[in-house]
Amino acid sequence: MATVNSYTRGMPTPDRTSLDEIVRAARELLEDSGLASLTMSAVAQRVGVRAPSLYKRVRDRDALIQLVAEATLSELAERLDQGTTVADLADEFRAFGHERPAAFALVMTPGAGTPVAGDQFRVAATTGILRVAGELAGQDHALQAARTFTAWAAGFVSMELNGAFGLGGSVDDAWNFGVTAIAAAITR
Amino acid sequence: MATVNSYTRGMPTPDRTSLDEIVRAARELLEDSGLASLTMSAVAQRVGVRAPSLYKRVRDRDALIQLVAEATLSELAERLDQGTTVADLADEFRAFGHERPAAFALVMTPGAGTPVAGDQFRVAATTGILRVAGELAGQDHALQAARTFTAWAAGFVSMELNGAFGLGGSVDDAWNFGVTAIAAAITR
DNA sequence: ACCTGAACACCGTTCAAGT
DNA sequence: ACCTGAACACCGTTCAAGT
Repeated sequence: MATVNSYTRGMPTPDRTSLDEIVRAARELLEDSGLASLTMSAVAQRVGVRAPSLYKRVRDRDALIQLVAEATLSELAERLDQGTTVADLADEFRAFGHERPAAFALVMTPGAGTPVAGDQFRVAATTGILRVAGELAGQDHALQAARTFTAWAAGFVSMELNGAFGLGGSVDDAWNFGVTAIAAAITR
Repeated sequence: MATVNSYTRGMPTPDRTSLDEIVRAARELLEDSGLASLTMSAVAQRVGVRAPSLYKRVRDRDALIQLVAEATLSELAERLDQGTTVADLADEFRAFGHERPAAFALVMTPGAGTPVAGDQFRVAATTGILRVAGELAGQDHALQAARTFTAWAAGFVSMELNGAFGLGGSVDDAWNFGVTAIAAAITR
């Protein structure tokens, strides 16, 4: 009995959760019901503790949201690192937005006051794009070309996820039109 | 006395505020301190009543935010209607984002759960772009061209406002590079 | 050392009571 | 008819007290 209930000897209670589990729960909650529903209570309930216990592992709610943003960017970076053409990158980028719309919005268009990922995570998510942009536009214009591509892709998918394409017409056609246009525009 | 304090005869109290004034206060608050600070209490204080009184004029906080979004889009539409070239539209669009960053973010990249403007307001903000896009790309590709332009411009300014261009290099140069690239790309 | 209930300062919103 | 204080159900966060 004493070996199980170790607190009977005044020893520390065994951990009932972990930072990893908390971030995972937060990411699920974000995708399932949006940033507003990502409350400390909801996260705590999901991992099986009370809200105040979370403060042993994260500084506050903003810090938790930042961890979610950084985990999201790491995943995106990994996926974009595979791409070798503009079309590859574009499709991978868009697919990610469709799979994780809330996380995508969190990292690409955080509202004012929403915490953002550290610089290194944002840089990491752009290296794949920068590589391909450099090949097409030349090293002198790599950064500008990468920014043109990223702005277009992020803008397009954000608008799409926000239902901003309400005028009819095929969104897929507009996407392919854009991919072709951007690729041509940034190719030296 | 009775003519001044009309309530002494059981008559309605004179209005102490108006919907217009409330929306104006909300827009100021949004721009001054962000969406999170746009609370019913703060708006009420700004117009000189108590929070519960606001519910006589707006259904709830979301409805008020939607009114702010719609007022913002009306103003943007008016400004874009003047433009005759891609560069005109692009610069006007970007200038608007710089002048009203919080309102710009609210309408271009509302977070999940954030109320959005009615369709007619979003359509109105695209007519100027659609007109110029049609002239350049031909009517058959007007919609796709407009979407390519809008996605790029919205994405670029959003990234800029979010400080996503941290890699160095001139942001203005990247903007001009993009304007030229997009204009060429959508010109038939 | 981790976890908890209680407490505090905030929210948005409702509603009976004032004028 | 409009406005208000009081109340309710929520938040995030702190902290003393438990184990």
